[in-house]
Amino acid sequence: MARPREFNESDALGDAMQLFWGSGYESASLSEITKATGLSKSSLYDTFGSKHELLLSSLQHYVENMVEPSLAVLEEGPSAVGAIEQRFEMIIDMMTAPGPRRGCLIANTTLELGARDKTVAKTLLAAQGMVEQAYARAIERGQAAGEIDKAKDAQSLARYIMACLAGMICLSKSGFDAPMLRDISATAMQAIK
Amino acid sequence: MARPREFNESDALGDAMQLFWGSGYESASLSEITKATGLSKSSLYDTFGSKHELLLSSLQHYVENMVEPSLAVLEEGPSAVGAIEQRFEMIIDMMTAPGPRRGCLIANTTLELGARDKTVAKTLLAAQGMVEQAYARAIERGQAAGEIDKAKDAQSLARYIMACLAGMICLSKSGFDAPMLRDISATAMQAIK
DNA sequence: TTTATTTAGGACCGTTTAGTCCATAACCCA
DNA sequence: TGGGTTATGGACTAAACGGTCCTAAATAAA
Repeated sequence: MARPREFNESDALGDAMQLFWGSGYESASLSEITKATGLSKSSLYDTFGSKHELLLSSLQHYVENMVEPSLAVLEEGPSAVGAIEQRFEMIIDMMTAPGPRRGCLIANTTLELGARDKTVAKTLLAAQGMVEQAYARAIERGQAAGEIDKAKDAQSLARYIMACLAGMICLSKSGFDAPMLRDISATAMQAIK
Repeated sequence: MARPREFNESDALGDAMQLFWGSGYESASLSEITKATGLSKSSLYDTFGSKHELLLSSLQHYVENMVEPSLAVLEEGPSAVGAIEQRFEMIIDMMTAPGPRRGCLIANTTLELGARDKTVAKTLLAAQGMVEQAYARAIERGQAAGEIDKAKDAQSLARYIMACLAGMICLSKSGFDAPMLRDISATAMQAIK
């Protein structure tokens, strides 16, 4: 009973990513992983090597399929500030979507493993740096367009935005609803306009 | 070999709290707990009931010994805004103190278990609500003193502060140093002045 | 049809997990 | 000195953990 080439590696990776996202790394047992991906234990180890390597691949998958595409909006539209506001709104919608509050896989994994697992930390830092640069570029665009005070440091504002977003993600996990988060978002945006 | 009354229940609770704070709940094994507290397995179960109950007691201990005392500064001093700034500084110092970045036990536990464990979530929400009210009172004090725009909603600003703090705590766990966090703090404070 | 390849299933491994239980030993009090 | 109390260490359990490996089966290529 073998069905070669019937499974899709990227699909399985997506399933594993979803599981890690919702449950965390240690809490996601191998039996849950095989159930979620539909792969047998042997196929799983054959394809991904180990649970730890599967996490690394899942993080990569998350960055490529969830983070990078949604950062694209920062480069679009006439207004950089508007783009950043749109990004806030996107995240609020995502965080308060029906179903369990899963937060952000990068943030979750940072808090769970960041301090203990060096190879994971490296992946997480790379992702975080990429996000930071995307916001910094948007802010520079806003400064060039006269939307944002040129005296402010773009990198510094980018980090402020990340702090606000990370905080909102945390609070969404403790039950803050969309209006509460939009309220926070509105206050947060005052500091960069 | 029994030494009745030699152990101190509150000390043991403090030790367990420190372990959960640094390692998280699931990652802290019973053998690590007995090692950290100096209690035998039997004494541990006799005193605290179970690992889960020990977590609840540890959360309570954290609130009473770490959170509540440090919120006191919000009620002191002539300036409410100054008190809030001081609170930011306290947290930055704590988060960037030498040693592993442990973040905040409440935040860590919320992200690890908040969505899955109802009794834990209840404790966490109570703690969070208490913190929120403390900030809201400080803001009202600032509004009464003319430091903060009275048109702004105190509760809303309090939640904004919590988001900023939670975000800073998250970022401290991914390696942000004290100057970076102070930078964020300074930007964050602009929105409430 | 035969053969080589690739996958699945599941038995199995050693380790670790949270948790229970009990005989023993040290203390307190009379 | 002699109970009574109280905490201890360690043996023990059943289950779950991540991970390995081998057999069987289904496919693709010959």
